[in-house]
Amino acid sequence: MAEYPPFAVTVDLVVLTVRADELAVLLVRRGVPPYEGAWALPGGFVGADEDLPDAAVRELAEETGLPEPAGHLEQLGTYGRPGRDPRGRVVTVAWLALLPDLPAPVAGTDAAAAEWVPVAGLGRRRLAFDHDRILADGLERARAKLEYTPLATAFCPAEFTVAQLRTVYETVWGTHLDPRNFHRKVTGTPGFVTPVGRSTEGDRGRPAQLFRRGPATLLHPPMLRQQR
Amino acid sequence: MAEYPPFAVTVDLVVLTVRADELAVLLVRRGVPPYEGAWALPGGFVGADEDLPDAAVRELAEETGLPEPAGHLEQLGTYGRPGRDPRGRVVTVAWLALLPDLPAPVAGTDAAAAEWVPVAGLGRRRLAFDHDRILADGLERARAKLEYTPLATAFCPAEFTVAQLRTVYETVWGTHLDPRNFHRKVTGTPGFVTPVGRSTEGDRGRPAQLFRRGPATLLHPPMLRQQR
DNA sequence: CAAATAGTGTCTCTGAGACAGTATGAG
DNA sequence: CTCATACTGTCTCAGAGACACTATTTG
Repeated sequence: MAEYPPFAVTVDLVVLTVRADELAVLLVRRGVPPYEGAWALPGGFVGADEDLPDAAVRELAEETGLPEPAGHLEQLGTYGRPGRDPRGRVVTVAWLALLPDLPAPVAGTDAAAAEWVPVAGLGRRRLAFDHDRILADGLERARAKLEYTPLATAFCPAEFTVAQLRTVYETVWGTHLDPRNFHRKVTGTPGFVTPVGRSTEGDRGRPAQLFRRGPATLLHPPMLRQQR
Repeated sequence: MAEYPPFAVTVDLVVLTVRADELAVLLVRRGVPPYEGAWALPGGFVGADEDLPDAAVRELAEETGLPEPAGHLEQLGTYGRPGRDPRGRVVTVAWLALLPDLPAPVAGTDAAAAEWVPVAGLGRRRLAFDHDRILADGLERARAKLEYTPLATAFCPAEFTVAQLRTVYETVWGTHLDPRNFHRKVTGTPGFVTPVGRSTEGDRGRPAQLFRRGPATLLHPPMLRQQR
């Protein structure tokens, strides 16, 4: 192995949630160089004998403070441009996590702070390394996957109403969906959601049925993004 | 950097083409240990100062013998399970390439032979490392992407007929599509294909119009896989 | 009661699939 | 001419979008 160039390998996480009707990403303020003081995606080095998904799960647990992530985690892509990290040749495997709204995040070992930042308000705030690019790729992936998978349920608690699920779509896509057609579509797509049998109580208006995520992994037909 | 575990980083390629009405993958027979003599995906180590896409393009050119790949190349995923390579801790970034039918491939530096192998005939032939898994992921990605992108054109030469394009879909999906509805769909989807203005000559039957790949990157509405 | 939210019914239009029919070449 | 392939027209049915209407709660 000595004849091959040595790399360091990290994992970085694009952790998204929907809170207060806004799509938010988990960012940390770096407490150590390089880019000390800058905002970045949470992440860290992969252990010498650690598999890549395990490293992603470990970092996610460290940053959110939760042992068991209830949402969804998938590989997003790998970024390894020479010079992307001033410390040397570092290749990072980026992951996309979709979580229901959680308690306040916990600062990890190398982070001075961690917080949920609304994506809409990011504006021109620049992130460390090439994390702007990684975040953009993660957002695009998340928006696209809501169309043809039931992943919107990953943003919801275990039991949710159709209106909650609709809010997720509207928030992530930034569109408005007709509540009546949405209801018919969601309840009519086989395996998307399964009724729990109970309803909400105490809210204004008619109580809503509670649902859990269904067994489907792909939506046929897909949810449509464009209100043509 | 000394405090972080050192990795080697490779690229591996799932190169697919359609030839003789079969979906085929480019495999090499390994000429050096480990797995000497076994079939594997083409690939190799990333250079010390080389970007990941550049490494993929370089390996593709080395294996196919062609300087400019006319098809499509995208990142597929990264695989880094400890123990996947007996030489040490090796993380591989896998790429998916879709190419038109090419002249016979050329054996690369570390390969004793390279050839197109029909995917249907692979059966239980086991590949080196975790390349079975990578190949399966690549096939699934390719099949899925034909639905909602114009990538089927990457399997065709620069100018092609609607029937050639239909053969690509039928070969990759293993289904039969109605030629008349397919024609209407392809020519009616904006940006999928653009007419060249010329026709084929010398074949049996009525000459067919020639088309080039159109400007669209996403198909709205998508091609449908299931003949329900 | 009014207001608010949940859920249903129904109409129209688009597009997929089935398939008859027409166009244009080779032999 | 026949045969083969390219292409067009038309019918039917499923599903998306628009939106009127009914149902069930709180205040």
